[in-house]
Amino acid sequence: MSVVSVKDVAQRAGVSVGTVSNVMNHPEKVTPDSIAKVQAAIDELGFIRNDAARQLRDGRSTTIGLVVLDVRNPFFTDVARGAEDRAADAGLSVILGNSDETVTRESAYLDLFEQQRVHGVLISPLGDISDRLGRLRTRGIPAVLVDRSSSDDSVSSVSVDDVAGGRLAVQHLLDQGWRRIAFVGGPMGIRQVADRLVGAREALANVPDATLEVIETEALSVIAGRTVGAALVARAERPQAVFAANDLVAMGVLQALMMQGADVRVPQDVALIGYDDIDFASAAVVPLSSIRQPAALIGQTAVEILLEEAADPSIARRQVEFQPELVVRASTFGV
Amino acid sequence: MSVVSVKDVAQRAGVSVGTVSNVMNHPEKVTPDSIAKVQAAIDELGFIRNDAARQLRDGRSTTIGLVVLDVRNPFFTDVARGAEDRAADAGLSVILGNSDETVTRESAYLDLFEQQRVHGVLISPLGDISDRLGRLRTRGIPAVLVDRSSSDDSVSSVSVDDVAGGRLAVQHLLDQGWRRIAFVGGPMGIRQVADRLVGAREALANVPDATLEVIETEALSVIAGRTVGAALVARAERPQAVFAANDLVAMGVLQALMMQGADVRVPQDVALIGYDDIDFASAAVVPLSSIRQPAALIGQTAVEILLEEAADPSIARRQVEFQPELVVRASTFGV
DNA sequence: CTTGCCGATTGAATCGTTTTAAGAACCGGG
DNA sequence: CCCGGTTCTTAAAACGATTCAATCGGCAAG
Repeated sequence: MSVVSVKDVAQRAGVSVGTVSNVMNHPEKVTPDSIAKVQAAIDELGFIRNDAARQLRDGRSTTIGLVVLDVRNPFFTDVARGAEDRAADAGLSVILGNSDETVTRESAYLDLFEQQRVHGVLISPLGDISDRLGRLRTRGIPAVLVDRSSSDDSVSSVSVDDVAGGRLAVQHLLDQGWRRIAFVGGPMGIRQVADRLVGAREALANVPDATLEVIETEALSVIAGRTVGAALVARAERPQAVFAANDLVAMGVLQALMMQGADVRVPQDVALIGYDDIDFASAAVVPLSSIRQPAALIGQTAVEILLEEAADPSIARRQVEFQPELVVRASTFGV
Repeated sequence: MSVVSVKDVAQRAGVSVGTVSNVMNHPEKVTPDSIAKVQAAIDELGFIRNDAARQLRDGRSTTIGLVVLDVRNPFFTDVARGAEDRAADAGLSVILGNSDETVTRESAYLDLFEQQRVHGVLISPLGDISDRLGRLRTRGIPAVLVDRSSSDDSVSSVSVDDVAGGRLAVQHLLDQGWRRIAFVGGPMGIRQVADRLVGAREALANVPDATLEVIETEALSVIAGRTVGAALVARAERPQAVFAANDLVAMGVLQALMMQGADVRVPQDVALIGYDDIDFASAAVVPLSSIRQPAALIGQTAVEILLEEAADPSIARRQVEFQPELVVRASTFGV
């Protein structure tokens, strides 16, 4: 098990370690002749610098930590790709953590990132973690909230207006003539879920004879949706339209409704709209109406802000909010 | 920007840095009294140890690097979750890299992982990288191939028999009575694609009047599939059945075939089978037949082997191969 | 009261890189 | 031929956690 260090390279090239370091980090300070010798030595020995030592020296790593609620949700992988792309431009890499909607895991990842002295943290938070993020900041690690607006001005955020999204979705259902509406999603502790519900209620407020039933789920997953869908199938009186808190839940509901033996027609018997507009929504059994969010753009923008704050910690925090967009497909096409 | 180091903790607790370190790493060597004092100091100061320094000292990090072909493919995120779970049991975390089916990106991630002196590398390789992995090994970094069997015995692998999978898929299509079959997928440089095609050809060999058309794509994505699907719609003579190299491609093909105006019926006009059996396959417009692979199990097993080799580099390499499984749904239900 | 032993604690050395202050080499001008 | 002023290069000092050899203190046996 051989380990090649700058020292070995320096010896081979017949220069000092300082020069080797300069070749790699400040080539303008070094003779072309030295560059050539050092480069040759590096290639011959297959030297690859030890990042731990480098990080130790300058205090922070070249990595950005990203904590998402659910890696299985294509929305978040799209956010991650946006972030990666922008980070790569700046020579940084992204390490992806999956909190799985669990406070424990979320906290564990934040610890890990702090141990690693990451360049910054992007997080789609579960609860209120402004204290935690404040501490990170005092340690020189900036943080940006992703897919969530911040409650105070101490931290930047990149989000989408979830209340508006919820309003859009339910307004659309009402426009199509449905009155008995159900909201499916949860847990309510997740801000995005709560906000979408608020939006839904707002849309309802203008229509006296409309009702909203709230069916809370344990998670925002296909499985959770399927459970609710099965329960709906079994019921005598079903809602006319369902607004699911995200597309995974919506697809679960859809699967259960259309299952052999159930034969509930969508949208004739029950209309259905989701949220996120993931790629698979348009390919569903019945192509799914949804609320589109600019996922990759969110990731890019978050990294952008993070880099600014990392470069100048005194810069003002920013709250960026994108607007969601209604996408109508067969699952809510007029009766 | 305050930084708290072991030195600060030691001072606060009234002990030496060595004792602080022992409290964290070898508590059995330390008096309960000291543990209490040190623990108190750690909590008061909010000390979090610097991973870079720790890594520098003992030569390797507590991270496993995982390079996948495509993070947008749910199959790979499932593999990643399996790997994460098993790694977490061992106190390690997984950093996920996305090669995007690009040699450049693949190589960049391997460089990054080597710089970081990761505990080990799991990789779903693009081309032949046994040299690269051999070098990693001489540096003390074991590697395990994921979703790919190794060509030689120098590196362990966890894979699924793709030839068998291809055979299963096409055999099923033949059993249902279809004869003019098309294979859609690519690039052929990806081993999994090539192997599945080999399997397809093997199944064909027994049936004299059956034909196989190969339609190569640029990537294994929904978009690529959609392009092929659109081309098929435009054609006068269409294959009776399509075997797509993975579910993303299959779903793209499906979307295009069923698009408004196209109105090609599946499976009546064209049958369709995919590969991977991702969650969304069962929720597709027409529920998709597919070849199932034990994704999470692959990830777990790979980490398992990696840990063994990290603990004892002289241990024999292992080649684990799982068998794929046919899942029949509506998209290939007999005419 | 001394000696020997054992476990707990200490402080210095170490990992590999970057940076900085100091020194060496070289230039042209006086 | 020397001198001031550039460039380049060098050696040494960080960074922070871990480990190891050395030391300390306490206790029992002689």
